[in-house]
Amino acid sequence: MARPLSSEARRKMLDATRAVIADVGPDALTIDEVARRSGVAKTTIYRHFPTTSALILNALADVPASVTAPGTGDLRADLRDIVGQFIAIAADGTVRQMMLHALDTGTDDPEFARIHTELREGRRNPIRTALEQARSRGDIPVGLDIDLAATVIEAPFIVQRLIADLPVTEDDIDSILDLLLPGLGST
Amino acid sequence: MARPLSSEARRKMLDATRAVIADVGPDALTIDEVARRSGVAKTTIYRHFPTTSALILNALADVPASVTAPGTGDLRADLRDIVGQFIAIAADGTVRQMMLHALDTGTDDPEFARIHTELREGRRNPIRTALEQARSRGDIPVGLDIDLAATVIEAPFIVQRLIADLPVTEDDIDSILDLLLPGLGST
DNA sequence: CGATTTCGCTACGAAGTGGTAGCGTTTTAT
DNA sequence: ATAAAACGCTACCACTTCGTAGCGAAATCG
Repeated sequence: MARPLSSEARRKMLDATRAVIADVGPDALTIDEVARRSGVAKTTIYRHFPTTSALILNALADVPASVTAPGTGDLRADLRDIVGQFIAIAADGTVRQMMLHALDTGTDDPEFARIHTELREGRRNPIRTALEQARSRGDIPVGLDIDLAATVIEAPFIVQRLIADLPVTEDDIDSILDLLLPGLGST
Repeated sequence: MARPLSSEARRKMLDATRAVIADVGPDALTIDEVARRSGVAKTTIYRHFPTTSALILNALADVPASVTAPGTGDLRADLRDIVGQFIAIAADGTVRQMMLHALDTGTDDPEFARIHTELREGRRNPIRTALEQARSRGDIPVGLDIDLAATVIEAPFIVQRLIADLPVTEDDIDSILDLLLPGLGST
């Protein structure tokens, strides 16, 4: 990871990577094409990223992953806000493609593991925080498994967007939360 | 799809495809390697499957997708049975790899769309049936959105297995159903 | 302003892979 | 038994793509 901090070339490369992915998909991406589009020399790309997987992985890690914790006093409002932010990010088809490609190719790559858990925690942490706050307020039972609840909450949206490739509307968020919240023992 | 019905070669090819995937992954799969392992000539493979994607796709479609509808009188028991069957199928790592690869490469392939919805319906139909039976019995409210409920039910397991790459135990099934069933208005 | 780093450019090698032609051999229909 | 379909085999070509060498230009640092 020899990354010169003041590198404008890095930004150009990652942007061009996303552009190429949007056009031909992650599998058909080649270094030459990224070089052509970005105006960055092929050798420079290799100086930054040893392999194409690293390039795509870093383009994925480049998307904003963290969301602002809402902290209204209401669990439902908090979750709707959090999910809404992620849906907005994942609405970009390129993000979906990069994630799928990373999942497909990254099983044993250590750098993939790092970025994968980073994204995963970025999703789950705000949900966990909202749940813990609700627990402090007594809105959900003390015995509730926070981790499991976070999984159950995030899962429908991930499946809808990533697997089924369907858009998720604001109404979808409400409907799904309607189904889930009673199971958490919420008010 | 000129497929000779009585072809033993077809079986050999698909088996070898899975074997190769298990070894090197779907991306590194080559026709030559499948030919070598299966003992089937390379030309024969091309006669059956025009491209490597088609080969992998058919290997994926070859896994048993349908499950037996249980039809006990209890929604929870039905769901546990259904989910258990799918978990057993998805426990094979090769199945996971093929699914991810298909998702990664198949956005615009029409044959992918067919197999994708086929698998999807194979998962959702038994769940829907169980829900409809429960509704007939009056165990869940009439106004419940069956499709949405099916999504919410299948999603945690898909995420756990496909995205997080974690095994799903029998206890996990129970815990997740514990969280979900009250939301469906179940008894 | 000198020194170091970063970047651009042009080729080039090399290897793998896809995909096919042509022809002989085996199996399956009927 | 005879026609037809399916399979095996051996090359072979074309093409893409990776990855690097080598050297000069430009920016940045101190």
